[in-house]
Amino acid sequence: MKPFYLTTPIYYVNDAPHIGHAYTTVAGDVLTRWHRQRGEDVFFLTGTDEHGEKVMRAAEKNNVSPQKWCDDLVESAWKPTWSALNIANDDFIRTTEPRHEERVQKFLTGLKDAGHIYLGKYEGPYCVGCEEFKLPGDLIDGNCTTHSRPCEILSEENWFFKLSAFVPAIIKHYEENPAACEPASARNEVLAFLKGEVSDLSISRSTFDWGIPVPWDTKQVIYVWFDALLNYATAVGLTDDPTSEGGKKFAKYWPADVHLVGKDILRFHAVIWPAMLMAAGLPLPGKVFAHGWLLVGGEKMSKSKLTGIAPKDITDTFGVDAFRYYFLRAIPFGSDGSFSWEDMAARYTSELANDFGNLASRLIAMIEKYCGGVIPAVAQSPELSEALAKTVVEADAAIVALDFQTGINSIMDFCKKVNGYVTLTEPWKVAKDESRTVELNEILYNIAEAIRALAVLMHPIMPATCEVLWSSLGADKTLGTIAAQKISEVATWGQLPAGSQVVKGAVLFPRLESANEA
RNA sequence: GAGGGGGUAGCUCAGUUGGUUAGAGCCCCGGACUCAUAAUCCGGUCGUCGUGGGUUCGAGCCCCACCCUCCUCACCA
Repeated sequence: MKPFYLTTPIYYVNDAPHIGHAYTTVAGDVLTRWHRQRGEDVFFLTGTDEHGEKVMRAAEKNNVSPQKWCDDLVESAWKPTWSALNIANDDFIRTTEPRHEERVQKFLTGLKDAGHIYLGKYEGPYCVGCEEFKLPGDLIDGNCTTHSRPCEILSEENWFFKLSAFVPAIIKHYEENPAACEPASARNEVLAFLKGEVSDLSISRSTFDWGIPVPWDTKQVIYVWFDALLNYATAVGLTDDPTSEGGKKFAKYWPADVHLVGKDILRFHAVIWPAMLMAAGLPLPGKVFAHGWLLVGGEKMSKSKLTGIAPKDITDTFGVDAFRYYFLRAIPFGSDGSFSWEDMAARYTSELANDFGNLASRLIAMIEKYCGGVIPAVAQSPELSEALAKTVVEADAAIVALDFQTGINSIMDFCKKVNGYVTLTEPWKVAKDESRTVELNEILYNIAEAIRALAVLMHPIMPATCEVLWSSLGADKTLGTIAAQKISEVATWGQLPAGSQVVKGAVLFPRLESANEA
């Protein structure tokens, strides 16, 4: 079976990451962790996009070289953010790395040799003050908005990619494979665009030099998007000799199963990227999934405006796992969703502290109090085990389809059901009657077993917390690591062995101090 | 401007091919319980379903008009 290969966008390093970037990356991490627990071989790629005019300008502003600017930001901001969020990526690619640049050049040369690249003229409004080409949308009455003076229509010689030649094939691809671009609203927009007029793409720039040189015309650099998109393939060995290590890796992992993207960059991934691959005769990715925006106060988070919230602002209060949980639980993954501190606090308290964390606390306390801290004999509750089986089927189907909300929902429904079981069976009352010890033990075993399953199911979403819960059940000593637990087997009842030593630890999700009311 | 979503309880949202008293979670109120992070469980209050017309025996779901809001309309990561 082909390994499951998922990518996030490579993020543009003109600033530090905000929660919008983290949203995408966490989603990718949860999905790949889930696939790993299904027993699949997984490759999870993220990275940074470091070429282009904006990075160059940002570096100039700070009086450093573009390369140093990128190095600093990657090491001080991007990588630390991902490790703080417990992101388990298998690779981190930077577009300034030789492994990327060399392969991009080889790929481009290949396209040229195959006749897909030609020399053409790019013509557009050019502002002498800015020394750059403008987009029609950037102009007001033909004037540059920064210099308030008319632009000249200039043209420069650029290398063009015959994008238009692939349009019919791409349309056919999406019509025959609806799953290749999701959600449906995104696919419709892409198809609407494709059925309009699509012209060829200028893939080189000569007005600045921070980029990968066009191999046969080194006065020009490769257009940043053309460069950036290729990261998904260069990271796994694109263009390497099939017998080499890189070539074997490419054969093993390509094509990617899922490209996760924000809807702002959908078109690059759903139109340009497949055309590039078709031109090279390579298989297309299984799915491009465009998720929605995180809205803050009704407006979209912006990297250029200062509405960006750093993940740390949230994790300092709620913790990393609550951060990972919240966005996937609260927002349907293809839709926009508003972030608010109030909603986050409400969900944290109700769902994580009260429903999930407290369930663990009540079980551990009772096992300690009534069973001497040891898991009692294996028993089975048909009610709970059947509910669990149903939960696993639902959650697995939903999460594999990137419907995180439905998946987490069904897991949390099961959690609520277990709380109901505890209240209904009233083990604290049964414990007062010495003739009912067997019944008491059965009840407590069933709760423990249900929580064992909850820990496994929640592990991809909240790894650190679930590992703590796992070891407090004593399961690490008897069942192995939580990461090794298979989704396909999690519903098999009776796995937690009798005699496991339960350890009471810190509360999983401490109640929030009511200090931050304002 | 053109095309496409959406406007349903205080909040976030579900609502199949039109059909009896419009649902869920959260919040709030009441009860039960005490193993637990004053947590849990049960019950309850709350809605002119954006506005105005129309079709129909019957419309949140269909049609028309209008208002509001979000998105797309290419090379801006």
